[in-house]
Amino acid sequence: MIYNTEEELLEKARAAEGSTFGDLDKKGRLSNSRSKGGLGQIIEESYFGYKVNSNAEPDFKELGIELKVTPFKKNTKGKITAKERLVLNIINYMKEVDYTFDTSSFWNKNSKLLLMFYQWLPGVDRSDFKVTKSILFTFPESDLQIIKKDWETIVNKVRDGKAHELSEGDTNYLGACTKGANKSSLREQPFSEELAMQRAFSLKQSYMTSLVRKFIKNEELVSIAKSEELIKKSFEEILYDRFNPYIGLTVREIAQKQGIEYNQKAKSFIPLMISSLLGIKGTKLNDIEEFSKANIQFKTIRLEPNNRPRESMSFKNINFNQWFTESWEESEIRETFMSTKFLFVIFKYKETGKQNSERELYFEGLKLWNMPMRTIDKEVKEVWQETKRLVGEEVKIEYKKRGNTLIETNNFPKKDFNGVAHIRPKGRNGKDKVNLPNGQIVTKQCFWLNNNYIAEVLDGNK
DNA sequence: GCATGATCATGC
DNA sequence: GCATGATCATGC
Repeated sequence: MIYNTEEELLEKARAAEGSTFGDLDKKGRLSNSRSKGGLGQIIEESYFGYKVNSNAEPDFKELGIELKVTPFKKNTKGKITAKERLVLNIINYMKEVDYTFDTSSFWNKNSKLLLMFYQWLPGVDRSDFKVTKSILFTFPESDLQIIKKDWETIVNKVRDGKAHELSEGDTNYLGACTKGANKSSLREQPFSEELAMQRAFSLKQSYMTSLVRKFIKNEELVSIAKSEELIKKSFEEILYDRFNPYIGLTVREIAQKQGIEYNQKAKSFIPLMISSLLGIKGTKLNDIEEFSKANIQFKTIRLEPNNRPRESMSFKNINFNQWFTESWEESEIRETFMSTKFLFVIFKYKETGKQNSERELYFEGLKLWNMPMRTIDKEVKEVWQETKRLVGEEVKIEYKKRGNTLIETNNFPKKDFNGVAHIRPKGRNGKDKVNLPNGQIVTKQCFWLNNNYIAEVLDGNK
C-alpha cells in the first residue's frame, strides 16, 4: 500500500486509535512468543503493510515520514509520562562527522514523525495495549534550535575523539542513548583508537513526556526562550544572561528588586527567585518548558568563604529492595545521573563561625552540569555495588552513646570511600527506620555527593 | 576542622 | 504522614 498524501497516511493511523495491538496484529506475531519484534514492527508490517527495514530513509519515504510507536504510562501521582525515550537511528560515528545538521542522518530520517502513542499498563498483556493517539509531528522552531545545538554537541564530541565518553546528559532534547545488548556492542570511531558503545539518536524521555502531555492532555508549558533568541544564543547562554546581572547581590537584595518576599526557611524561595529572574514569576520549575523537556533539576549550593560547600548534597532516600534487585545497567541511580542535567544555583556565605540563619547569603551564579559517564560507571557504581553487597549480606550496625542519646553507626561507604559519593542516614527522627533485604533494620539512608566533589565540579575539574 | 549521624521545618 | 532540603551537634 502506497500512501500518496500525508492526510491519507494520517487517516489510516488515526483509524487505529482505540484498537488494541491484538486487533491490529493480523499476522499473529503477538501470539507467537518466539517472534520477538516490538509493537512498532507489528504496526509497520501488519497494519501499514510494509517490510520492516533498517534503511537510512524514513519509513514512508515518498512522504519523508518516519513511523514511531511509543508508550506512555501513569506515574505514581496519576500524571501521564512517556514510558521511555524515543530511540531513533543508530549513529554511525565514522560517517556522521562529515555531515552538517541539514545533511545529518538524524534530520534525513526523522524530520517528520508519525507518532502513535499507546498506553502501557503494568501487568497487562501487550496485545491488550491500545493505540490512544496518532499524530503527525514536526519539531517546533524553538525546539529545533535546541536540537541543532544538541546534534552539534554530540557530533563535536565524536570529532574530538570522545565518542566513548558520550552521555545522554550532555544534551538537552536530542540525546545519544546506548543501543545494544551489552558492552560488547562496541563500534569504531574516526578520531580515536578507543572503541565506543554503539549509540542512537534519541528524543529524551523528558522530551517525550512533554509531547504526550501536550497531545493527549492538551497541557502546555511556559517557555523562557523564543526561537529568534535561540538562533543567536544557546539555551545555556540565555540562562546565564538572565542571571548574570544579579551575581554578587544578597538574596535579600534580589528579593527586594524582584518584589518577592524573602523567607530563609521557605522551601519555595529559591524556585520563586529562579522563576522571577527568568521573567515568569511563580511558574513551577517543572512547568518551564526548557527545564521540563531537558530534564533539568535545580539544586542549591551554599558555599563557605573558602568556596567549598560545608554540606554534601543529598538525593532521595534509598529504596534498598530496589537497589538489591536491579542490575547496574537498569538501576534507577544510573538512569538518574545519566539523564538528569543539574542546574546548580550557587550562593556563598562571606562570614564564618555563625549560624546560617544569621549569615547573609550572596548569589554567586549558575552552573549547568551532568555527571560524566566515566564517573557514573565507576565511582557511583562502586558505592552502589558495595551498598548492595552489604544489604544482601550483613551491615555492621553498632549503637554508641553520644551525650545522652544512643546513635546508630554503620559501615556503608563513607566519604573517604572513593572521593565522589557516600551513603549516610537521613530520617526525621530516631524512629525513621527501613527494612533491608537481609532482614536487618536501619535508619533510612540516602545517597550523597561529597561536598569536596561538588567543589571540584564547580572548579570545572569534574 | 571535619566526618558522621541526627533531626528540624516545610510542603504536598 | 511522609519525603525532602537543610542544618545542626558531637567527638575524634
